[in-house]
Amino acid sequence: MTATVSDRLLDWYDGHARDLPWRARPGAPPPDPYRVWLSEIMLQQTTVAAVKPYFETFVSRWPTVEELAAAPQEDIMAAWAGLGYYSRARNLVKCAGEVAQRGGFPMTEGELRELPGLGAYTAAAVAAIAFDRRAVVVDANVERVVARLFAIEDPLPVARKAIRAAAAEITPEKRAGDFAQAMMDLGSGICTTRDPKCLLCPLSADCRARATGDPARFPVKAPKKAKPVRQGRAYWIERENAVWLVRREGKGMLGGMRALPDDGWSARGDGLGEPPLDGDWEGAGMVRHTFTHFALELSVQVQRDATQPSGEGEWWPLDTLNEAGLPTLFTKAARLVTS
DNA sequence: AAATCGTGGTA
DNA sequence: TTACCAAGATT
Repeated sequence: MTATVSDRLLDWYDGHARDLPWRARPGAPPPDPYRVWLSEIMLQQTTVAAVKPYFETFVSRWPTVEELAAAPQEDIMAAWAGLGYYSRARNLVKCAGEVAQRGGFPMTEGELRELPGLGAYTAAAVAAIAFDRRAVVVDANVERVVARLFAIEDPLPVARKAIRAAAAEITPEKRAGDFAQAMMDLGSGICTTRDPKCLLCPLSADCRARATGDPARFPVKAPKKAKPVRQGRAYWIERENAVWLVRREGKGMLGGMRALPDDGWSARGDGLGEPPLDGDWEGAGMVRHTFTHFALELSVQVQRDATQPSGEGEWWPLDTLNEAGLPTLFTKAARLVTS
């Protein structure tokens, strides 16, 4: 018997696995599918350090998927505030409802893939980690590790098919969940984007990128577009130690979240919408905030002793503003006005 | 299928 | 300060 790449990786994992709140020990029975699912959704494009406090809050407040499904959507959205990519929270609510309705999580990758918020990666990850099903789990870590192991020269995203095929080649039939998590731990701690620590890597002898002498060159990536800068305004409307908050509509930018009223910068791109209230506005300063595909310069306009704007909204007491569940952009604006 | 969708950490 | 980027999904 010749040891394979997966054998070497799993041996390494047995001694070096990270201890994470949602994770079982290597070789141990799989953890609660609810915790696996919740952690995987939170971890999409999000660092472990950022997820940890949110995960603890969610599982202590809603210990089961049934309890999460029974919670008001606005409570869940507020609890998600600050974590970003709020469509995940909207889909979390939908998914919890479907799962509670059908009496638990499905166990196969194909059925998991049909749930809201679970794409190719997350469906495979939950199948492997929570149900010990053999699945090819490809996230950004796996892409990097595989691109280096096989020295794949095609740039991302063109190389995705080849990387997936190569990942399938080294994915074992047994311990698929441990293998997936081992690949991610390796990518996170050893086979890092910059300055990979090849001397500590259990796969260094298998790695064609290392043989080239410049493993950090992989994966090759297509150049990125520059981010445009947009301008916009937000309105701080205050009255009797309370501020007027609205709820953003729909599925777009910050959709479903509480917010300050604005001039339409997210919809129109150029702002230029009408203020939500007549009267004189005082400039409180500028907030700079960078989103995924553009940067925003948000001018914050203030009116105190204001009358109530027309349309839907609520007066929110200033002393409990941290419980309003504002996205970080508006938390910055509030800090500008109140400090 | 290219564009859209947050945030905080790191170099 | 800027630039990059992290357990991607959706349309």
